[in-house]
Amino acid sequence: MDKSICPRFEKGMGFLSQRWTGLIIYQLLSGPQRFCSIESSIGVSGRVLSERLKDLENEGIVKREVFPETPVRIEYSLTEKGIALEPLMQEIEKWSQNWLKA
Amino acid sequence: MDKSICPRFEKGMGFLSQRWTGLIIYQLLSGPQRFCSIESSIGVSGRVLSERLKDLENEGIVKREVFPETPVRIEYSLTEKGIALEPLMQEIEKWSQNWLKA
DNA sequence: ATACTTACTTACATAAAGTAACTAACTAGT
DNA sequence: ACTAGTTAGTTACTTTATGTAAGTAAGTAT
Repeated sequence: MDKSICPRFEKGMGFLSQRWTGLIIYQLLSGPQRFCSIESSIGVSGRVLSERLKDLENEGIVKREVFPETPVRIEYSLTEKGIALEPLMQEIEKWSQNWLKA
Repeated sequence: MDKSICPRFEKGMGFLSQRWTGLIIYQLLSGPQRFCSIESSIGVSGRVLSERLKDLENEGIVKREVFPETPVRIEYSLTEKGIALEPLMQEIEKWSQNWLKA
């Protein structure tokens, strides 16, 4: 093992290559959303979604806000660091449009 | 489950969110490479690398060439479809540089 | 007290990835 | 001929990640 890859790139890729993380971020780019809404829109299980949102929050990519309504509403949204991923998502979109069959 | 996400985007993200796939492609962007070279540069196990290269070949992203030298040399390189992922990789690089600590 | 909501968590089952030994095909050396 | 060395994998087995479905917590309404 003589790694020649930039460790920062490796870390960045590490996020994206975790299952569901990319789709969660993509989904949040269209605005703040609640747990059950993300869950149903991308088809991730609650167990993993909960895990991912915690990780993303710890990394400062996602923000969690509690609204003490009834029943309680909890919204997840992107921080500045998360929004900065938009150009990357657009590149994925472009490549997918150009090279993948529907 | 009422998915609202573009199925092509979902498929594209599906590749990238497979562990190692992104790093393999990134590594091949610097030129054709052989099995053991990819293995050691990114630290993936032979078992998974073999699996990924087969998938990528089936998807038309990677090309496999056999040179009957001694000992045999087998080179993996990107197809046009694979090279088209370069701008995407650059975006990951940019974001990682700007938002991740070394 | 019971039922209903959202946002989780827990226990258990299945799938994916890591590890290390092994094989195939070939050559080189003794 | 026999042993060893090379690359490119594969196989069997272990560990980790994810899926599934039931359960919990906090609140309101009936």
